[in-house]
Order: sequence, then C-alpha cells, then structure tokens
Amino acid sequence: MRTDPGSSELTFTEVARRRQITAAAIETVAELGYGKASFAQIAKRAGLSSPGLISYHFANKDELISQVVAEIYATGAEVIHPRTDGAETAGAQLRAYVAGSIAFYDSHRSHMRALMQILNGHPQARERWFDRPNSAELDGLTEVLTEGQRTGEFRDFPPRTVATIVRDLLSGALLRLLGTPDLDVQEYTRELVALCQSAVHGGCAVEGNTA
Amino acid sequence: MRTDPGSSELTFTEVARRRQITAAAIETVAELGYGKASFAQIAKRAGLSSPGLISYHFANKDELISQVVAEIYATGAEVIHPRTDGAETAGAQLRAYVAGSIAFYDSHRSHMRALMQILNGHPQARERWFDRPNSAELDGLTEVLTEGQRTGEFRDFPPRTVATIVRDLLSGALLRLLGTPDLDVQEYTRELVALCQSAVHGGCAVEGNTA
Amino acid sequence: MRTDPGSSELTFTEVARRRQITAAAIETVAELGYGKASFAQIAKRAGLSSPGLISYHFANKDELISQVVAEIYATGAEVIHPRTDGAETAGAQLRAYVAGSIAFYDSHRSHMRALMQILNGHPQARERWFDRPNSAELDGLTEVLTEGQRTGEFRDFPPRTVATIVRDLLSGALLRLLGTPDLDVQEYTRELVALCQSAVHGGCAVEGNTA
Amino acid sequence: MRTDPGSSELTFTEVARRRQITAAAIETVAELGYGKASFAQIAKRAGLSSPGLISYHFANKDELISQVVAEIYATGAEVIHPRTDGAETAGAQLRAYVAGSIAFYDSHRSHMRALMQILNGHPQARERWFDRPNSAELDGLTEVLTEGQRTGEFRDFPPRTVATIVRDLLSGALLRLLGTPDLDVQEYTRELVALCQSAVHGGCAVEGNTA
DNA sequence: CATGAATGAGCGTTCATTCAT
DNA sequence: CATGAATGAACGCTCATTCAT
Repeated sequence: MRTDPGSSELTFTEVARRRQITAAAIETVAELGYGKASFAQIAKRAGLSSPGLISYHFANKDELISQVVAEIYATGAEVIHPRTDGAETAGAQLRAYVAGSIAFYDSHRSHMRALMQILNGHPQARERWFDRPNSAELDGLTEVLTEGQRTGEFRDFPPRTVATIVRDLLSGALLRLLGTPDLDVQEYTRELVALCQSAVHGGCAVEGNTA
Repeated sequence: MRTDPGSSELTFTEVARRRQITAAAIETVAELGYGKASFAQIAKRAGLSSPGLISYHFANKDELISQVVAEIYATGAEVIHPRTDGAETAGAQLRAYVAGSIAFYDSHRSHMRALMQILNGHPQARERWFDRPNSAELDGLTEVLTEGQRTGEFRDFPPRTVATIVRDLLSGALLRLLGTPDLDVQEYTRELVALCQSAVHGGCAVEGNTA
Repeated sequence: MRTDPGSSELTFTEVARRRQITAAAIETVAELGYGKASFAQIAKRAGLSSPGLISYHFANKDELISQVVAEIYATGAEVIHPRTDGAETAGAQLRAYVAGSIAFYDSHRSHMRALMQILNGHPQARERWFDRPNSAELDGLTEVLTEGQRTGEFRDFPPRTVATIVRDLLSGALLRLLGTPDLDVQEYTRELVALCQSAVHGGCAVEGNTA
Repeated sequence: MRTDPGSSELTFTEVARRRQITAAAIETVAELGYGKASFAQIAKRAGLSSPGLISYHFANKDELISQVVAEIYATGAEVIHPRTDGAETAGAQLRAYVAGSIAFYDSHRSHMRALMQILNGHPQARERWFDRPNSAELDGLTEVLTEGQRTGEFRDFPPRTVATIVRDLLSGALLRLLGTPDLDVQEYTRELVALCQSAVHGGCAVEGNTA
C-alpha cells in the first residue's frame, strides 16, 4: 500500500502506471459520470487486469480523483497562460483570457466534462479541490480589471463583482459547450468577447477580437 | 401497487406522501448528489420507516426523479413568470427575466442544487427532462431579443447566439450562487443586468434596474 | 382475520370472494409459475384493489394454495369419474381412465399447469396435497387391474407396478401436453391407449378405442 | 470482473470455484426449488462467506443456471450413451435407452430434481435450455423406431408419435422416482421395458431384458 | 509489482403480511 | 367487509477495498 504518495520515492514504473490510470479515470468519469465511474470501469478502460491494481497505486478513490483534478488543472494552465502572458493592455489580457478559456474548454471537452462531474458528484469536491484555485483565478482577474481602471482603459465598476461575473460567464459557456456538441464556437466566442468588452469599456467600442 | 401514477385517481394521503418524499428527495439530492441519494437516505430524511415505502409510492427511482424535476420547474415558473409578464418593453422583459431568474436561484438554492445534481448525475437526464424546456426557454428569449431589435430598442446582433449567451450567463450565475453562499447577490444582480443591457443596447445607457 | 376457514360460518359474499380469488390464483400460477405468483399479481388478475384483501380472506399463502389444489382436484374428479363409471369391463375402465384423464388435461391446461407449478414450486406440496390423492388413485387403478386379471381379461403382471406405470404415463402425457401446445392430442391418445392395452392383454389385440 | 465466461482463459481456482458453486446450486435448487434457491442459500450450502462471491464468478443468476443445466445434461450423456452405443438391434437400443435413462434418473435424483425445478420455475427455461436437446432426443428415438420398422423388427405404427410417448413415459417415470424414494426401481424398470417392447413388436414376445 | 479471489456493505426493488380507517 | 398505506425482510447485484500469492 502506498502511504507516501506525494514523495519523490515513486518509481519510474509507478509514475507511468499512475498516469495511465489517471488518464483512464478522466475518460471514464467524462463518459459515465462520477457516480458510475467504478474502479472496475476505469480498470477496463486502462487495460488493467483488476480493479485491485488501482487500489494498489492509489490509497483510495479520493486520492485518484485528486490526481485527476490536478492533472486537468495543470493542462488548463499550460494552455491558457501563454495566451494571456502575451497580451499587453488590460483589455487584451481580458480578451485573451476569455477567448483562451473557451478555446481550452472546446479542445479538452472530456477533461472539462470529467471536472464538472467531479465537482457535482463528489461530496467535498468544492472545498478540497475547487475553492482555492477558483479564488486565485478570481484574484488574477480582479487585478487585470483594476489595472484597466487605473490606466483609464476601463470604465468605473466594482472590479471584484465584475471579475466574478466574467468568471461565471465562462462557467456558463462551458456548460453550453458540454451540452451542445455542435455549437458554433467561433460565433459564440466572438459575441461573448464583445459582451465582455462592452461591459468594461466606457463606450461600447469593439476594438478587436482574438477569437 | 401504484400502476397508474399519472392519473388523478391519487388519494389525498397518497398526494401528501408523494409530496413529502419528493421534498426529502430534493433535500437529499442537493446534499449528497444524485449518485449517493439512495432510497435509504431519502427515507431517513423523510422520516420514513423503510426505503420500501418509496418504492410503494413511486414505480422506480426514475419516476421519483421525474417528479422532483417537475416540481422544481413548476416552482421556478411560478416565481419568474409573474415578473416577466409585468414588463412591457423588450428591455424591461430582459431585465425582469435575468433578475427574476437569479432571485429564484437565490431563494431556492437546494432546489437548484438538486436540479444540477440530477442533470449531471443521471445518465439520460438531458434528453428526458432538460432539452425540451431549455430550448423552449431559449426560443422565448430569442423572441424577446428579436422584438427589441424590431422596435429599434436593441442594437444589431445575432439574436439566437446572444440569447444563448444570456441563458448561459444565468447558468454561470447559478453555479456561483451554489458555490458561494455569502455572495452579495444584490450587487451581483445589478452588475449582471447592467452587463446584459450594455450588450443589447446601441448605446451603453443604463435606464433602470429591477434588482 | 379468518381463524376458522373450514367451518360453515362463511358468508355468501365470503364464499364468492374466495372462489374469485382462487380462480385468479389458478390463472396467475399457470401463467407466471408458483414463484412469481405474488399476491399483487393475483389481486390484479382478480380485479381486487389490494393484495391485502387476499390476506383478509385467507390466513396465509399456503391456505390459498390449498384451496387452489382442492378446486383443481374437484374439477378433475367431476370430469373423469362419469367416464370411468360408465365402463363395465376392466379393459373399458382402463381405456376410459386413460383417455378421460388426457381429455381433462387437454381441456383444463391452465388448471393442470398451475397444479404442476405448485407441485414443483411449493416446498411441502407433495406431502401436504399430493401424496394422499395420488396413492388413492393408484389404489383404484390397481383394483381395476386386479379385477381384470381375476376375470382373465388381462394377462399376468404385478398389478401395483403396472398401475404405477400407467399412472406415470399419464403424468408424462401431461408434461407433453403442457410443453407442446399444438400436439395432435387425438393421435397421441389413440396410441397411448393402444399401448396400455397391449401392455395388459395377453395378446396384442386392440379391441376398441374411446378417444 | 468476469467478462468472458465462455472462454478457456479460466484459472484453475476459478474452475474449481465454479464447479463448487454449481454443485451447491444443484443441491439447493433440488431442495428448495428454483424460486427459493437464492444466492444466499446457495452460498450457505457451498460454505461461501457471501452471496456476492457467486456474482463474482457468474455474470448473473441465469449464467449460473445455464451452467447447472449444462452440467446435468453432460452427466446424463456420459451415463446413457455408452449403454445405447453397445446395443446392435433397434429393439436392444430401445431397451438400453429406456433402462439406461431410468438408471441415470435413479442414481442422480438431486440432479434431475434440480432440472425439473428449473424447467418449471425459470421463465424462459424451455426455449433456452430444453427445447433443443428434447427435440434432438426425440429425433434420435424416432430414428431407432423407424430403423426397427425398416428391418421388420417392429410392427407398424406412427414412429414420431410413439417416440414421443416413449420419451414421455420416461418423464413420467422420473416424476415417480422423485416422488417415491422407496420405489422398487428394478421391478419398475422391468415392467416399463416390457411395456415398451409389447408396444413396438408385432407379437408380444419379450425376448430379453437389460434391467 | 501485479494478480485475481474474496469480502461485506449497500444498492433499488418485491414480497407477504398487518392494521387503522 | 373492504381498502390502501405501511412494514421489514429478502432478493440479485455492484461496489471499493483487502490480501495471499
């Protein structure tokens, strides 16, 4: 039984096995939902001989799900950060963040579906895995909005609340994407970015579009 | 031996019991998620002596969940319709719809949490209970936007896409509400309504606010 | 609760209800088998409002089944006895018995199917309801055979054993009838009677046929 | 996680456990009937710690019952075939078949009782497990009778119908055997074989006896 | 390291039976 | 007399987890 899973004592094989299982778990949760994603189903998709092998590599189901969440967050950061880092003005950063998020959701639907299933299906998902990164993301977004107001680029509004709304409108977009596979993502993104801009700018000018 | 549950032949006691069980089911699903909301848990919360009693009153779990969904939708309609019906201009209707929806989400968090849990946890939830009302709601919203454009009240935009975005931003607001119990709902609503208005109006004038 | 079901204190309505329930039970057991013939199913077929009503009229399931068995045996006796009583020689009696039994099985398949289901499905069916009438029937048949031997009509054989075989060959015929709905009963009966005759007569003469 | 129960990939232990469970199932079904032969009862008789273990080794109850039926048929074939294969004339084959069948029934009463219970208790027993072998057996028997007629060994009669009757008289014998534990099997067999012979031969000569 | 057998709790559901009305 | 609501045990089955090999 693995008692110190966070340490670096993990064998090379060990790491590979954990990755393999994590990937299969994402696939399984996305497909069947958290409730029906049993070790047996995950093992089947991972090509493992027995559900017991998962228990061998992960202390319990929660540890596996932790790993799944971490993996998904890491992938998301890898995709979105480069896009926002390249932007110079606050407006450009906002556009990059919104458009980049949706692009990530679109290109990683299974990951995001799994994430949503865990968030809704796991009893303590929120406090254990979501609250911290969410508020961190909200902080970053608030900072961008405040900066935009400081430079006079954005009009006056309560930055935390608007940051929350922008963050939430991405949540809404994700739900839409997962529920409407044939959504016209390009048009959706264009209008959503326009909406964000008209919300933060004094006038309603739409200057550019990164979609 | 309930064989004709849809008919109006239901006894008074029967109706009361079904209501009691439905209410307990909402509470349970909201708290534990769809997957862990077993008959045993629901019975416990309803003060019933046995899970078997639920099976006595509902043909199977799906029938119970159907009733739960129907109950929640009915409650929502009761709350929101009066607010939108009172509005005369398209803009006022849009404001009433957005503010009314959030007010309902706020005052019925358990109901909405249960609804989300069912949507995510039940294998055929979408096709069985959500797709139809969702697209109906989208149709209604699109109609309002189109009407606003016809009267010149709204600027030019693809009405279906914007309707979708408005609908989704309410989904996002719901997720926020469920995840942030101490949210300042009044401010959130005010800014969200403002955002919607700046999105649909030619200028960014904010004329009134129903929050 | 009925505590003295055998007495004559039974109301007229009571008797009618018991008959109605018994008939429905026969139908149900024949259709679903003893194991699946629940009070709920029987009540449905009898047009009763509740399974509880059966418990009200019968002390328990065993008492109902007792009644069912008694009813079926009574019906059988009513049909077969007249046929054998009319026969004068031992050979004619034997033919009447065999042909009459099969005719009864044929015309009362549901009854006989129910009887078989009970015999096989009920834990103590044999000792409680079948052993006594079976050995009585065997006695009667043995008597006929012995009489036939006394008069020189039949050849020499161990009468009890042959009686048993004749009785069993009817059991086999019943199984066949129940499992082969489109059996040519007439031909089957003719050959079976012929077989019985060739078995008991010194020569193999086939004198007549009552099929 | 047994997903491919028909393949030969079964472990040694697996095979042993399945045999053990199958044997316990035969015993249980014979004793309690199909309807009352629950996994709990079977597990108790097999000395297993939990009914869940049966579900581990068999996909569902039907698969277990299939195995039980297959096992019983295989055992029967093993016992009876050698006896009939040794016979040369049609008459000898018929005698060997009848006497051999009864000998098998006699020495494997629990097996046969279980088989009868399944046939009567399982909703689709007939079509799934019995119809095919039954009609195959009938075909074989018909062929023997026809051959006997071709060589002039047997008298003229409708071979299919008589084959059916012979087959049914064995069914009747089985029922007798199961219901009368202290039956004098030897005498019963002798008379039954005699009866069969007098039925098929032109004269009533009884040439030999294999009982 | 990996396997597969085993465990026991829990699932939704059906059942015969009881009992207040 | 009849009803329908209620009960609690049992059903077949799945689950995460354990452990000897």
